[in-house]
Amino acid sequence: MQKDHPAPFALIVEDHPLVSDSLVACIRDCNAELQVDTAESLRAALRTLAQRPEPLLIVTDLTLTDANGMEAVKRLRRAAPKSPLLVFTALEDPLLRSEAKALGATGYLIKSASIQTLRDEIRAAIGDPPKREIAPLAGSKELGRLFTPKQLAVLDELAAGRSNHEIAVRMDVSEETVRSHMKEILGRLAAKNRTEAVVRYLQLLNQSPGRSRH
Amino acid sequence: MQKDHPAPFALIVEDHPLVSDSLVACIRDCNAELQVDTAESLRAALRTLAQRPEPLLIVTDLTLTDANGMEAVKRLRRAAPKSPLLVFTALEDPLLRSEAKALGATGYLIKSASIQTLRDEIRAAIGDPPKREIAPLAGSKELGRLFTPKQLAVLDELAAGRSNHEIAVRMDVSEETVRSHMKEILGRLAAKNRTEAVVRYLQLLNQSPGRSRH
DNA sequence: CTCGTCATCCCCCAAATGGGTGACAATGAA
DNA sequence: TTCATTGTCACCCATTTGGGGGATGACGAG
Repeated sequence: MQKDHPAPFALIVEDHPLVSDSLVACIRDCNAELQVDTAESLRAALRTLAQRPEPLLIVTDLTLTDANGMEAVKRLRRAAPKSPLLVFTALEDPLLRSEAKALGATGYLIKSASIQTLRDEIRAAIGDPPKREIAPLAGSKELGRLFTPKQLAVLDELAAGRSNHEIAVRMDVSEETVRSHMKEILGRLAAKNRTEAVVRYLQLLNQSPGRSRH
Repeated sequence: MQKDHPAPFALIVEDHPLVSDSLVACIRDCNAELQVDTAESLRAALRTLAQRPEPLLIVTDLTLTDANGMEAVKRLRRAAPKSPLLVFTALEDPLLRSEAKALGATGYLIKSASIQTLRDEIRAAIGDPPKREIAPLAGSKELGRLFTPKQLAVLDELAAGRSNHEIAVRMDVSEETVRSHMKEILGRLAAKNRTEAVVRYLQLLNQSPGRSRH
């Protein structure tokens, strides 16, 4: 279904909004084009990964509401075996550090470290090099490349605020078909609901003129 | 740079730079003119207080490298008896809370609380609160007339693609309340679902720029 | 021909949403 | 003092949506 080349993104698993916010900022500092998703529980993180399989980076806390200690590391490692996985914790225990490493963590960051250090680690993890051609979203007139014609049609209907049923009637297909398209769209836009999807879509539209909604 | 006339300032005692950073941002959100000093240890904090006696606000962590638990509260309270003193910790223990209060803490903030909650507490502490919520954001007189401050807040969350539940957590109100606001919003925008609402809202935003989310 | 993509449709099930009605406190204007 | 507004919350109920599975045929590239 989806190409293995969706928008590059990073995933933060952290239940403290303040810390999470700062991490987002940190990652943005390292790579401005990177989308950053946040999950405030392991469960939410795994759900995100189910949709967007291979983040460029994962940063996880060790103490989450629904997972304590190394469990998060194990599960995240399993869900995204290839992504760099940074553990970010207040616990400075060297035992935990080696345990995390043994479980496949790429790095072990201490919360009390300086922001500069964090940035360095993050850069190291994502291999900072601008070598990355980060064009897929930015400056894309590539809506046509990101989506199939039918999906674009559905997106336009979506931007008109129509329900799946309405869209189905207008496009003269079954509601099930619309649902199918919608699932694909949500996946490709990395949106977890249609509201997010429509916002992203409108952003893309504004970046790449040429398409107009009737 | 202190003058003979003490510039109003806030002091953050927190050894995690990331958290500290976010707190600074939070306080700036509440009062942009406020200078914010940070100390990463109790020692550094006391040194600062020796020089600048009476901050408008002190926020301190409970677990510092050179002071664990209530010691920081005691010492800070002694060094700045008149300043509002907020304890900011990951430990959600009600016993600690009451102990802190007993020692003179003005408030006890949980790290996992929503950023909105933190801001509210900070506002309450520095008594700046009669502020018109989020209303006075440059531009958008149109939006300001169409919607109440809370509704605007919900709209911003909506534009981020968040669910009612997520919005509720972030705004620290019940989901029912968010639903209430949402119903009003749908009505005022003449939208029959949130997708339509967000599209309309974004259109309005583009007509009258000036609003941004933190 | 075979494989991948696209479009179409089907099922199930849990969660989110919308729409109604109503309540209560606080604020502020008339 | 009334009255309207705002913000908060509650309950009920039907519909919509999201997230898993599938299946089928058509089409085109290799």
